[in-house]
Amino acid sequence: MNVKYIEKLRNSGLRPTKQRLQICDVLFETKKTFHFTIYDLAKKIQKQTNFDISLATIYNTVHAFEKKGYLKQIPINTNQTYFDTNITDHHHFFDLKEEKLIDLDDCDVGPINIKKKINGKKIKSVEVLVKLED
Amino acid sequence: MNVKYIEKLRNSGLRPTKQRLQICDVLFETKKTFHFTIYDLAKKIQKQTNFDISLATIYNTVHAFEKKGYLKQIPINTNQTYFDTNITDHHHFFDLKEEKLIDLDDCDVGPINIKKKINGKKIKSVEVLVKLED
DNA sequence: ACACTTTTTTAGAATCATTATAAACTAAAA
DNA sequence: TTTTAGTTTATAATGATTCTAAAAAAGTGT
Repeated sequence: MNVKYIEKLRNSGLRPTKQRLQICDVLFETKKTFHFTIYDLAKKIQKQTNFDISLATIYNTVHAFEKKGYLKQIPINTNQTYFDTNITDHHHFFDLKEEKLIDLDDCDVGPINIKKKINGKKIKSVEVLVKLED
Repeated sequence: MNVKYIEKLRNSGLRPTKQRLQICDVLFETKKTFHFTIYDLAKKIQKQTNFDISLATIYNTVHAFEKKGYLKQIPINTNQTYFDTNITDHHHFFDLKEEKLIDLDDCDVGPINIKKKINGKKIKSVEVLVKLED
């Protein structure tokens, strides 16, 4: 059952360790994608598995996964960094009162056409953050 | 010459102190708007005036100004918080290599139409971040 | 001016997310 | 198996930001 993650990790040049497989299980073994902070993830791991993984490892792994494109960082100003298991092109609402993120599919936002060009640079991503108030 | 800032501060319920007027001078007394971190601002203040202002005061003041709408926070994931003296509706490029922000006027980005609605919430702002790579 | 209240400034301490360190461990390769 | 390179871990270090409480300044009324 973990075979797909073993493959996935190997193909990325990451050794499939017990810890990384556990983290894969918590992150990717659900129908629904979700947003999380490192702290959220640590709690979730502890709850779902009865196996403690060091915080440093969680940080390392999340960053490794992000670098490989298995996770995305959400650009937002909060004290903690938010990540998203939804790696498709999409955007976010941020409910300021609840401090909660909500997905906005690409199609929920009209097509975005960036007219300005910067010499020698190309666009890597276009991210929209919509802040919500009551 | 500082009269306009004295007014401005008073109208916001902020006492026009020597420190706040200095900070106004550094932030707003230029034709061009700019992006800055608290650290940047502290250096700029020290350079332009020969008057040291405590870091705590700079933090307080910048946050007070942001709350009053004289500054905007830029949503981006970096270890330091970025602010903008340009408070018009606009967006940003973020050059990943140089770690530098570049303004994108509202008109440089096609009109954005958010189709999804959240019950009982209204949109406060729509911000676009365009990441650039080489 | 003077006394009094409220706000502000400040140095320094505290907090807290994140990153670095270096030793113990594990997986892969020879 | 032995060796090598990559990982995990507890703990320390870092660094941005916030808190604290005392001193200073600003505003108000007399």
